[in-house]
Parts: sequence; C-alpha cells; structure tokens
Amino acid sequence: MTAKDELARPAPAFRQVASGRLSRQVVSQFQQLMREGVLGSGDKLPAERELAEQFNVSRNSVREALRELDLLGLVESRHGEGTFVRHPGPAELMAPFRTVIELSMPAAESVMEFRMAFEPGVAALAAANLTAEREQTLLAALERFEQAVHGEGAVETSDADFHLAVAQATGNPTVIAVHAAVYELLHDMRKKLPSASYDPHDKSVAGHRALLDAIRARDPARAGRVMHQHLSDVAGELEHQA
Amino acid sequence: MTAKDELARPAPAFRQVASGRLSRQVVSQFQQLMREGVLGSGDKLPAERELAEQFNVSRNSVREALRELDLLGLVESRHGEGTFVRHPGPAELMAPFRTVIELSMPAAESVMEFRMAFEPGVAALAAANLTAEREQTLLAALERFEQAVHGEGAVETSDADFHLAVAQATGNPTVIAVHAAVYELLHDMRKKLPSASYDPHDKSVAGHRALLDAIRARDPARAGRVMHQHLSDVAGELEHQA
DNA sequence: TACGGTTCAGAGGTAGGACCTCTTAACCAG
DNA sequence: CTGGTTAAGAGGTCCTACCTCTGAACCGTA
Repeated sequence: MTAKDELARPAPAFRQVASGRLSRQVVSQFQQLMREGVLGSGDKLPAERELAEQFNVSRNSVREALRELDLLGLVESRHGEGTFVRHPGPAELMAPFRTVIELSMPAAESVMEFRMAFEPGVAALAAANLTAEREQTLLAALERFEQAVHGEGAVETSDADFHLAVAQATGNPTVIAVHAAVYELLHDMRKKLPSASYDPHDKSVAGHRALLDAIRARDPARAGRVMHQHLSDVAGELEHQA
Repeated sequence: MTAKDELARPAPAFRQVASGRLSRQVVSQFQQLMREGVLGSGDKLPAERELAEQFNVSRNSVREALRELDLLGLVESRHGEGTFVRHPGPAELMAPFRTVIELSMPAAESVMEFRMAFEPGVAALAAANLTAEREQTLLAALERFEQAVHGEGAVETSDADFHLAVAQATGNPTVIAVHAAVYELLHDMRKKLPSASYDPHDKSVAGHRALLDAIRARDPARAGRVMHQHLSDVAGELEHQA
C-alpha cells in the first residue's frame, strides 16, 4: 500500500513557506534591534515615511508595526514630534493584567472579597518595604482623603487613591499593577451600580489613620490586621446600605 | 498679585478636551461590546470596509484597531476569510508581553514577593468558602503533585496546578483570574531564568499537605499561616540555590 | 461517482498619494 | 520681553486601487 509507504517515510522535508504580515516582520526587526541595544531608550526613530522607504514597505505597514510596538510599551508616538524608543517600566509590563481581570467580568461582590484577601497582604508588605519617600506620599494621600471627607474635593476617588498609595508603598510592580487593575474595575462598577459605592465618613478616616500608623511603625502583622478590619467595616457598610 | 489670585481660585472649571487616536476609540467600543457579551466568542465581524462605514472612519483606522485587538488576542484575522472574535484565556493574554518581560529583571523578582502577599489571603478564603466538590478537586491535585515528586509526571507544573486549585477553591472569579495571570508569568520566567525554578521535594509535599489540612478544617487563619510558611520555605530554597 | 480544475465573489493585505493637525523653532512686531 | 506669524517636520486620517488568499459553486473528465 502506498499509504503504508507514506507512513514509513518519517521526514516530509517540506519546509513551511510562511510569511505572515509585513508589519510582523517589521516589529520583529525592531525588537531585535532593541535587544541588541542598537536602539536605546529615548532614541528618536526616523519618520514614518522614511522608515517605509528603508524597510521597502508601505507607510501603512510601518504604522501598523509602530502601533504594535506602542501597545507593548516599547515605543511612543507623539503627534507632530516623532516616535521614540522607550524601555517600559516594570509596572507597564504588567499591563495585561488589566485585560485579564476585566474579561473575567467579575461581580461586584467578588471584587470586594478579592480585596479582603489581597489588601491585608499588601499593607503588610508596605510596612515591610517602607522608605522615607513612600512614607511622605502616604501621608499626603491621607491628608487629601481627610480633606475630601470634610467636604473639599472628590470623595469618591480620594479613598481609592489612598489605597493605591499603600500599594505604591510596597515598591512591588506586580502588586501595583494588579492593584491598579482591580481598582479601575471597581471605579467602573461604581459608576454603573450605585450600590457598590459607599460614603466615606469618620470611621473610614479612623481606619485609614490606624493603617498608616501601623505601616509607619513598620509592623507588617499589625498593618495586615488593620487593613482587614478596615475592609470588613466597609463591607459591612455596603451590606447595611443594601 | 495675579499669581495669588490664581491660587485662590480652586475650581478652574476647564474640562480637558482630549481626543486621542480614532483607532483607540474603536478599540474601546469593541472591548465594551465584548464585556457586555454582545460579541461572543467565534462571532464573525463585518468586513473591514463595512466597519469603516459603520464607525464612520477610514478603513485604515479600523485596521489599526483590529491589529490592536489582534495583538491582545481578542480577535483573529484570517486572510481571505474574515475577522473573528475570540475570548482568550489568561495565557494568551499574557503571551505578547513575554518577549518583552525579559528586559526587566525587577519585574520578575517581584512576582515571588507578590505571591507572599497574595496567596495567604487566597488560602484563607478557600478555607472559608470550601465546598465538598472543591475539596475533591483539591485532594486530586495534591495527589497528582505527590506522584510527580515521586517520579511520575511533570514536576514543574503539578506544583503550580495545586496552587491554582487552591485559588479555584475560593470560587471567586477575580481571585482566580489574577492567580492564573500571575502563574502564567511565573511559568514563563521559570523557563528563562533557571534561578526562578526550584525542585519540589518532600518538604514541599509536607507544606502542601498541611495547607490542605487547614483548608479542609475550614480554618482560614491557619490556612493563611501555613501558606505563608510554605512560600517562605520556597523562597528560602531559591535563595539557597543562588 | 469521484476527482481535479476553473471561475468568481468576498475579505484581508499592501501600496501610495493627498490632506489635516500638532509641535517646534525661527522670525517678526509691538 | 511678550505675543503673533510663518514654515518645516511629523504623526493622524482618508481614499482609491490593486494583490492575494479562502471558500464555494460549477464545471469537466475518467
């Protein structure tokens, strides 16, 4: 049987032809040049029209390639100025977390539960990794929150900002990225479901104050406990509202 | 002084104008439609020319938007066929960024620290939310891990699978999504940086056993402590190796 | 009946040109 | 020194034309 003969011959020896989009090839070249250090951070790329000529592709293809690199954070296009190479910071590398979380379309309750599982650890880590500079940032955030509660400024966001500041204080890019992604989700939900919002009040201020104290004392265990308590209070408020 | 006058006026009341690229706006619309479930996995999008008409932008802008969605894995364009919606898993969402992530060591190192902040809370939540069904899943995962350590099966992945099973046991979609995304990153790093790998051994088995015990006992506090201890051990191993 | 070739329409991929808008810098006028 | 004008460079958008791939319908021949 010819069929058997075919099976007996293990190596077809037919190489894939392959090609793919031109923009992909352009992207690959750029990535390689950046790995090799030929393209350093801050370098200005040639104009799109010129790149098109050098790569021998149309400007459209060049633009699609640049858009990809832009999305990856490897490049930044500024209208009227040019396109510049950029080595993305650790936080930006974690950007896809945002999409991952958003796509899971979590319910409001699951986000609150997530916070209770996550943020105590974040607070503890912040206490462990605190530096003088981060301490100042935290202090400033707390101050803004208190002012907001007392009527000046946006109350809705200053609470989130404080929690975000705590995450920042960990100095850990993964923590910061995840935290930011989740809070963005929370922000969206609050616009849609008023039931997910709560009015910060004096008790919240006390909670934040206690948290900051624990962090400044470099006491991870206490910071974790205080954060857990604070979130429990908030969750209780939400249920009470509903 | 006019400068003082400016400062005294707290509300500029000038809204940012903003606009940005057209393709961004198109991308946003698609993402929203996908979140809302209007665009289900496998759906065929209208042709580019038609989309251009409907969005009232040029085909170029539509294409740039589709390229972005393509890169994110949210859409797949097949030459000659059409463009199709895809709901990718965490693995695919992180994929494009893996080539970039090796550029940043700090980002890689931060993942382990993230786990120590996050997973104890996950374990505690799993203990609190345990059901009979999830308990069985956890048991099975532990069994596979033990078999792998004793020489049968893939050691590298069974450890991750067990931790993933713990996250699943929380029943919280947000927790599960974040956990999956982070482990995706971890998996990738282990292939590239040998320093991020460790050999699971008997001590790990003991750690996992103790963790499962605590969860089955529905003891959140103990589960959190055990997970923290387990991760500390692993981290210690890693340092010892280096 | 089965296989292979042809044709055709639909859709993505590429090209190149035209025009708009933004940014910067140089220049000019008050 | 300030503010307006101008011009050049560069990204953003649009349009039109053409190429190539895919799939389906329609053949023909063995």
